[in-house]
Amino acid sequence: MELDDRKIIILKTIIKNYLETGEPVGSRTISKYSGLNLSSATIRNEMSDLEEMGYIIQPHTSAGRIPSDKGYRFYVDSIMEDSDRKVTEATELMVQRVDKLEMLLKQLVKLLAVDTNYAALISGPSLTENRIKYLQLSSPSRYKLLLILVLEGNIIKNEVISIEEDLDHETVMNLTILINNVISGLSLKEITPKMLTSLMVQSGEHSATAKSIIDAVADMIETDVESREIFTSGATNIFKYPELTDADKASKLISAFEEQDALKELVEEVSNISEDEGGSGLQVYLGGEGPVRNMQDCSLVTANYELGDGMRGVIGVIGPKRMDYEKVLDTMKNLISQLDKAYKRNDGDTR
Amino acid sequence: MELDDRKIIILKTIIKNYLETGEPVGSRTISKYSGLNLSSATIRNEMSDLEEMGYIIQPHTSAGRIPSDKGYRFYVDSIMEDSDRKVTEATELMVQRVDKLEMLLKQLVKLLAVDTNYAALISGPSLTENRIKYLQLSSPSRYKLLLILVLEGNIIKNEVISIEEDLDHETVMNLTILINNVISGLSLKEITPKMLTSLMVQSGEHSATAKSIIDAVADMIETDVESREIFTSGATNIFKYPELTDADKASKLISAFEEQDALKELVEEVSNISEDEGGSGLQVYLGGEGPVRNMQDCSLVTANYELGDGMRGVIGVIGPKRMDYEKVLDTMKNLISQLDKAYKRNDGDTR
DNA sequence: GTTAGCACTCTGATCTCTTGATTGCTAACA
DNA sequence: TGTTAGCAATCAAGAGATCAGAGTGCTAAC
Repeated sequence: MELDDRKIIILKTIIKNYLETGEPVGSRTISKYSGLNLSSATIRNEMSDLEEMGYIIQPHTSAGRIPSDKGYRFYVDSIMEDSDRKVTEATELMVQRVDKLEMLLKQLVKLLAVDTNYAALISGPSLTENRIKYLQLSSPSRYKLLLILVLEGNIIKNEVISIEEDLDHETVMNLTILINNVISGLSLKEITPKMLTSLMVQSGEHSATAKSIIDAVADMIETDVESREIFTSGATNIFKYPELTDADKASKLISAFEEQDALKELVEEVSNISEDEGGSGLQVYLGGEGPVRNMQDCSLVTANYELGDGMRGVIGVIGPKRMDYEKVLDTMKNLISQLDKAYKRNDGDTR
Repeated sequence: MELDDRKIIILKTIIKNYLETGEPVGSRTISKYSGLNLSSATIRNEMSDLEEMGYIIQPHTSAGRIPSDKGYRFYVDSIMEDSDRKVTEATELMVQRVDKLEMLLKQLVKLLAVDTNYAALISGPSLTENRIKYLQLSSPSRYKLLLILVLEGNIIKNEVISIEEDLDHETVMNLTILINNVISGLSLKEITPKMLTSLMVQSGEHSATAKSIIDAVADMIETDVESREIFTSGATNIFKYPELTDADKASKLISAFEEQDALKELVEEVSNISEDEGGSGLQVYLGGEGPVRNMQDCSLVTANYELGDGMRGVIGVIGPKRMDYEKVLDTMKNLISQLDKAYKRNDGDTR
């Protein structure tokens, strides 16, 4: 059997209707709203075909039809028009004026959640390919050392570590220079253990301290790779969709958002997948597909953003399976391009 | 009518039973489990009295009784024994080894949520009375300045600002010294505008830059006061309590946790109140009392912690009205004392 | 290929009935 | 005077029973 134009129109009508209402769609409704001018009986015949072909499902004998996963997939991949909606001005305004990266991401994720009415997440950029500008040391109190790592894009990481000896100001300065000679200009993942051991030798009597510092820097890098921060917003939006509202599902989903662990895995997985594919990397995971396996009734839409210099991150929206995919995809495309612009405007300066 | 011993025992039995089960308690149950050896008929008479006095309520004619707010209050204030439970070893272990304040707080709040099975929150310490050790400046790229503010207790704040002129290394150093002369050793709230303007005069040709720096520092302080970070955990625990599980209530509560704004107000309010009272500042807010006014079915238990040097913060637990107050109060006392110990162990060094 | 008509199915809302828990009252008892 | 047994009354919650509405599939006619 073939999927002719008429069947496609009917399928589309069913899906659109179902996305809006969440109720199974009957033949009569389609007969009225598809624009085909066919009686409900004819539609019924076609629907019977569509069901046989696996695009739609009947929850029970006397109900209308709802899209199957195959149906959704077809819709997302083939039928959906990419409308070019206007950029909401709010987005543009917002992205312009925020300069602190963390703030920017927090606001963006909130915007995304509010715009779409689903749950949104955004991962901090991966910094492993990002170069070190310099490391700054100082001693806030005896036997303590404050490390400040400045990366390209003016991203700052700091940590206080304990050391064995009590260093005077001058020694701290010297160590700073020594270490910077080795590591500045490198990307985080270019720092090798060998490099670091050679450094230890150079630092002579302070080699123990140098080792501590090196370990801490390695740790900062490690931490970044393993657990980059994830910002979320709008988890409670799921209460707007009755099919996700029962205690069990809601609790699962919101726990996932609260605990972050699951989200980290998700981000990990998504960024791996989409690196292979290149491109904008917009991805739609339906129902239990891919990273959302244990959330049967949810779908996930993801995209990658890049802030130049290899600072890549992931944006995602989680909502009910019957989410407004068009709108979500649009909003995300929009956001990414804004992010791109905003970054290019702010950066491009190196010392 | 007087609240004699027998009535108190009965009231206590009712409340304990209700806290466990969440079901109204009938006369027959009490007759069996109160240890009073009275028939249900006698208990009924007493219950009738207790109801008249306002300590208990009958949800409907043929149901048992549940505690009224007055009953809860009485229980919390008067009846409850403070049991001295043992410190769970987990707590002790955990508190020992974490050195980064943020990590510590995150772990503590999680522990609190897991231990109690309610939603927990903990505010970062207020830093306004905390002294500045020093300010460190450096220039990560042209027309940018990185400010690092080191406070007592080795708390680090950083910010990158844009400036008008392109400063060389030496100038940055000089400015650093100049500013540190003025502000180091002061607490955040001791920095006055006057002080800062005098500084601007001293900095001569770089006064514009000095002003930017000053503004940024003021901003960092401001930000801290207005919006100190709040860590939360266990918001989804509320799904364990059927009376909070309906979409409406759950959504409200979890939104509050997600958006933080409401929590900030709450922390604000609580820390004001309890400063007046002094002491451990353990507080129980029932039902709609105090800061939880729009959560009719929830109770809030709060406490203050202090890490020396005026670094004060708030811990809180939100759960159903019928929460296990004893356990929660115990856990919180415990946590506060652990926090105190841990801090004393780690600190005490100034340079 | 399309349509009208009709019997059939299933859900969900509504109603009734029953059960069980609990009370309040009264009268008897210590 | 306080305590208790007994009993009628009340109510919520659950189990069936019933009914309307929505929708389908099939058949026969156009």
